[in-house]
Amino acid sequence: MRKKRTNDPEGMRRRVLDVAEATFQARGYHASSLGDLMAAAGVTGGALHHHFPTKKALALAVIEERVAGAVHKTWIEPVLAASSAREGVRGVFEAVATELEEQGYVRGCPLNNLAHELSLADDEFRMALAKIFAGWRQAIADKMRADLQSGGEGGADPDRFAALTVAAYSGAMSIAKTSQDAGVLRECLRGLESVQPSSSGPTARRRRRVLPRQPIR
Amino acid sequence: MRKKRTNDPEGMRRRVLDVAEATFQARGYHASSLGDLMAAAGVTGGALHHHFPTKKALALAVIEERVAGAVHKTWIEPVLAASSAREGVRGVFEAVATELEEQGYVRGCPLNNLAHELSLADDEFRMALAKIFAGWRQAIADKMRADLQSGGEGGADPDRFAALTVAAYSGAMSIAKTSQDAGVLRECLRGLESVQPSSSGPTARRRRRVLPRQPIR
DNA sequence: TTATAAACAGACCGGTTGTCCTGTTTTGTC
DNA sequence: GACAAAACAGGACAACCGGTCTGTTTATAA
Repeated sequence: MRKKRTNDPEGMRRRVLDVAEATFQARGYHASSLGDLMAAAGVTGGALHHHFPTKKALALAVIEERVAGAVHKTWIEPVLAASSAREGVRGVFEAVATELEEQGYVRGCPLNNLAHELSLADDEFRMALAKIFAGWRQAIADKMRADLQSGGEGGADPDRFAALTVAAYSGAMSIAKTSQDAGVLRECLRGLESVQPSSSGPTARRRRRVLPRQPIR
Repeated sequence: MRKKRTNDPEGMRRRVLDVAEATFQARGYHASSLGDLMAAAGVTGGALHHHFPTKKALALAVIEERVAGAVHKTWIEPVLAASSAREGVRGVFEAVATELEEQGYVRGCPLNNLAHELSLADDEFRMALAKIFAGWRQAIADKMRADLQSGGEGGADPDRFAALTVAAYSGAMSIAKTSQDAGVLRECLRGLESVQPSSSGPTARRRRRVLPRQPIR
């Protein structure tokens, strides 16, 4: 009886990242041992070490390849595809809330989970995570600026609204994870929706619409 | 040469909690070893084990006695003492932002830090943390209801505003911790301040107060 | 085929962790 | 003072963790 082995470096790497992403999300970085990962992924120590020399390298790959991708897929893409930034934000909040309610438990935001545990532990981790936060915020703010220019649908200051949105979502996910109840997401969304077009302050006056409204695709 | 020993159980317990609170905050639960704590607190294993049989018991004490107290001191008390809920929220945001900027680094919100790491790990942890979140939200909402009754200063729906406030603060602290920049706190505050008195939506009309205010618990 | 490097297997090791255990000292009570 | 219980000291230990190391198999190119 012979046992065949097929070298599949990309598949192996992917499987390890799959398991690591899920385990880090569910148990956190420090509480996940490489032994657990190896067992769950069906991978030997040699293979794991070949693709990821250290545990830190593995986590860094999870952050840069998986967490960033998750934020892009569940937030940036839907917001950019929506008719407006506000509408996009609304859609994501409700989609996530619905999904969480259907699956019956809340594991929290992958970005937030790792950010809390690793930001202070290692500066390389921190910077990789901060980069994702920054891209997330900027995508919303940019979309909002595009709204202002093309459609004219008024709104609050873009950077301000983007920061509040990301913070409210992150915080709401923290609360939801702790209380194991996604309802707070909907409450925060309602609050977000009643953010009025910045009235006071030295912020620039509402910009006049110059171009005709563009057809939405 | 004799070495005298004075039994001071309360002082010993307090010192351990002091160190544990600080260490959990700075490095997290799993990354803090009892050996580190013992060294930092100048406490022997026997003494530590006498007051806190397990690491979990120690963390639970930190949560219930210290984290809850911190939330009460930095949030609930100032908000209750303020002229209105909105004014109280504004004051806390700015006070924390200023404090963080002065100290030059951001360690994050103690409640949030532990909530992320421990909520999914253990149900007892989760419930203790959820209780603090709930009390925090309710204090703001109650204060807001009191504002409505006494002063009449309009505002958004109390529960909604409270949820958004807590979420925005928690999330802003996450971002601030990750980017090591407290500026986002101020941006989120500006956003929060432009939450208008819930205008649209099929939400129930402002509820008329029928009963005198109930004592909280 | 042969040479060469990548891909993988699996044992091994030093260090750490949380907990337990046995003893000693202090404190309070009669 | 006698005595029991609490408070504290400090070592011991088994389990585990992350990383390393050596060896084998597979793919690739000449």
